[in-house]
Amino acid sequence: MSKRGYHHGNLRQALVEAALALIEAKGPTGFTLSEAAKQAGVTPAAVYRHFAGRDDLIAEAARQGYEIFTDLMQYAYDGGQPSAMAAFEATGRAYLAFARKHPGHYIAMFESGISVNRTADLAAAALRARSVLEKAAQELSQHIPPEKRPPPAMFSAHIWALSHGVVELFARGSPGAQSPYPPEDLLESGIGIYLRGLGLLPPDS
Amino acid sequence: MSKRGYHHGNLRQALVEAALALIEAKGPTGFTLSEAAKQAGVTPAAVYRHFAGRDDLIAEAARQGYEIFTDLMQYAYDGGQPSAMAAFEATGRAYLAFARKHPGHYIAMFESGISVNRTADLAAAALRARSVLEKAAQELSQHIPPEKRPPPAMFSAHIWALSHGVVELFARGSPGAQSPYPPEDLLESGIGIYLRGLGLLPPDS
DNA sequence: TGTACATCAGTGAACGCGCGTTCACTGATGTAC
DNA sequence: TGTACATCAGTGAACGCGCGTTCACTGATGTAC
Repeated sequence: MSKRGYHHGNLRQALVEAALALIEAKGPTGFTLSEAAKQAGVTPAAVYRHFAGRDDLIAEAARQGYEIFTDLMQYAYDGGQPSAMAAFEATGRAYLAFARKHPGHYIAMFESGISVNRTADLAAAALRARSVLEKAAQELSQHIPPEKRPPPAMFSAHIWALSHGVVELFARGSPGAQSPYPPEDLLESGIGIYLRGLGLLPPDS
Repeated sequence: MSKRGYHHGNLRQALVEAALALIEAKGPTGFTLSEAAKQAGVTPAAVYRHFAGRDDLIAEAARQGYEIFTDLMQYAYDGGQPSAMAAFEATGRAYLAFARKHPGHYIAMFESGISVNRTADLAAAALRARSVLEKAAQELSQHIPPEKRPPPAMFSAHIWALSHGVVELFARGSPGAQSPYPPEDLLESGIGIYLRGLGLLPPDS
């Protein structure tokens, strides 16, 4: 476990951080193992002491991203409780904030093309992130009359999809290059309308 | 305009189609100009008679994708009219169907990392796609009481984002590798809840 | 405290590869007369 | 209808490049005695 006292100090983590910086700067395509090694002050071959190869490095970056992501989501949800609106708007804002503050992690997780099942560790971290959102949805859905209550997993999938779509289309590069509204406003209003449709908010608040 | 009678026949379009097949098969990263040329039965250098380079080829594939996409959206919306629910569920389904039936185009448009502004043609095609959705939202929002009516551009951005998020997270590779529900169901129920929140559907239908 | 030794993180050279792009060319096609 | 010519789509060889990965090695570190 202890990495102190090695030649480099902690090359493994330095490589992850170099990878994140490169992914952030050049996109997942522009990232190369060799350049990450150079940026960490090390020969490309040294990388193989710590990772099975290029994709494993990205997978580790993504895994660390899921850890941060999970914490942020949990924290945001807790802070908004017990109001449904506040709790889910906070998670939506946290989703956006995560994409903004940790673009390297975000790209590694969602845009790098690596499968979430590439590594057991990565799959577990992604599952944990999903669990947090589903648990939140489950708690909130207690307030919906049982007969019109959607399954919590569906509820949370809707929120996740809406957040993800807003980030991808309007907060990052490609299509909506000129976003019609600030992504935050878009997401907040969207979540508000959605929750109203669920009966979690009064019809005209 | 006429390409008939050339050595190849219509190399330009053959290259686009080879590119689409490769993007579909290997992802945007795996696509190479050289292999597209080979698949079209032509030397890599021949590509430069028709495209400025690799990225211009992808841009053209994306542009054609936006044309198809626009038509599908328009057709789906028209078919669902005048019911708000039917019209927007049809566009949602069309979005999913597009991603499924034209994965190469979809990837070129949304996952290849090329900017929508790389080419004037491409930007125009993307704008047209957006206009269709916004016009649809504008028409439907007539049915919402003016004082609680969101701007149509916001309305359509929500639908687009939700559709896009569902496709990205649950209908394609990465994170929700095992989707909790069929993407179609997820999207249909999400749009239903959203429209109910807007007052476009009765509170308990 | 001092010395001999084992470990193993990182080196450096080398590899084969396929990439995107360039260039002068060739030869089939379409056209003018 | 037949011939000479201009066009220009596609050729083929070549380029420089940086990639990911391998391998036998070296030398700093930590440990045993």
